[in-house]
Amino acid sequence: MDQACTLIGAKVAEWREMGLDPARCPVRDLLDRIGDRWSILLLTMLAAGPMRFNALARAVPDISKRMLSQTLRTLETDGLIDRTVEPTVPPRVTYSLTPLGKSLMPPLLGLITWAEQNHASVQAARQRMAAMVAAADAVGW
Amino acid sequence: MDQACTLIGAKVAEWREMGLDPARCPVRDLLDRIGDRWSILLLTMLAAGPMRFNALARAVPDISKRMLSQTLRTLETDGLIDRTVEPTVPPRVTYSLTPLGKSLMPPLLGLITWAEQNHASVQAARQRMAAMVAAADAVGW
DNA sequence: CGGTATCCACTGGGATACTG
DNA sequence: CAGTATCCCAGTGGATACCG
Repeated sequence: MDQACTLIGAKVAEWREMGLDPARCPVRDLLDRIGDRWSILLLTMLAAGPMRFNALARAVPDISKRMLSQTLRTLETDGLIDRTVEPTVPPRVTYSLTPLGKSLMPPLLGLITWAEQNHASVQAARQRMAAMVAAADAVGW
Repeated sequence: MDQACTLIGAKVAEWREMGLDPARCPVRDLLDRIGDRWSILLLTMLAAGPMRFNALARAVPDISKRMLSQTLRTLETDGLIDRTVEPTVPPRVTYSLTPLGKSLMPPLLGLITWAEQNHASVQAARQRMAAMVAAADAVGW
């Protein structure tokens, strides 16, 4: 954990020494692509295997068709998923992870695991804060 | 890699079996908090050690004071960073990772490493796509 | 089934100016 | 130094309707 901090610190220092344009930082690039509300979620849904359009829509009930379609297209142009059309009637379109997409799964699993394990801690922190603010308000601050 | 896919698939299946409200999925919760443009970036800046307000502002030249202040406050209420004020004149405010914040660094390091290693692949995929679209346009599609 | 098209509301976030 | 306050705009994304 402390080691990870040191390593990240080293990377940051390295970027700065290289005079790296902030806009071209790999981390920011990644975030711009998959840091939205749906990308990571759809990628995790596809981890277990290929899925069709409406299956994805059912798996993520609160995504609109519009965003589903749009997000899938972005993931496709980024080379993270494949889109396969079987020209039957009605059409059958299947989405699946590319090797590049699959290579993202191990780091993603780390993040998911952290999220599960620390969900409670974060919520506790928020409630402590909310309580403090409420107390401050009550005293007339 | 395939193992990570299987594990993620299992987690997803588990969530669905538990009838988990999508809005309370830990992954979505995490993304809602640190999936914005600045949070992860600021956390990585703090990985190497505590930093003061204006030091952070210089380290991330294209963040406005408004967003810097706002993002730091959110990270604080989520229990990921600490804010320490020394009541001198002028004031000296230092931000640092909490233990919870530090615990996020290992999974984050995994993601950063992936981003660095696969930056080129993603850009190549995008350009292939752009080329295809251009070719299709040229033919009058 | 697998999408587009259109419209619209909300909000993330920049610019600027001010404060203790 | 370390912020807050105010204003404002562009883009994200939801709702709805339609299409091949």
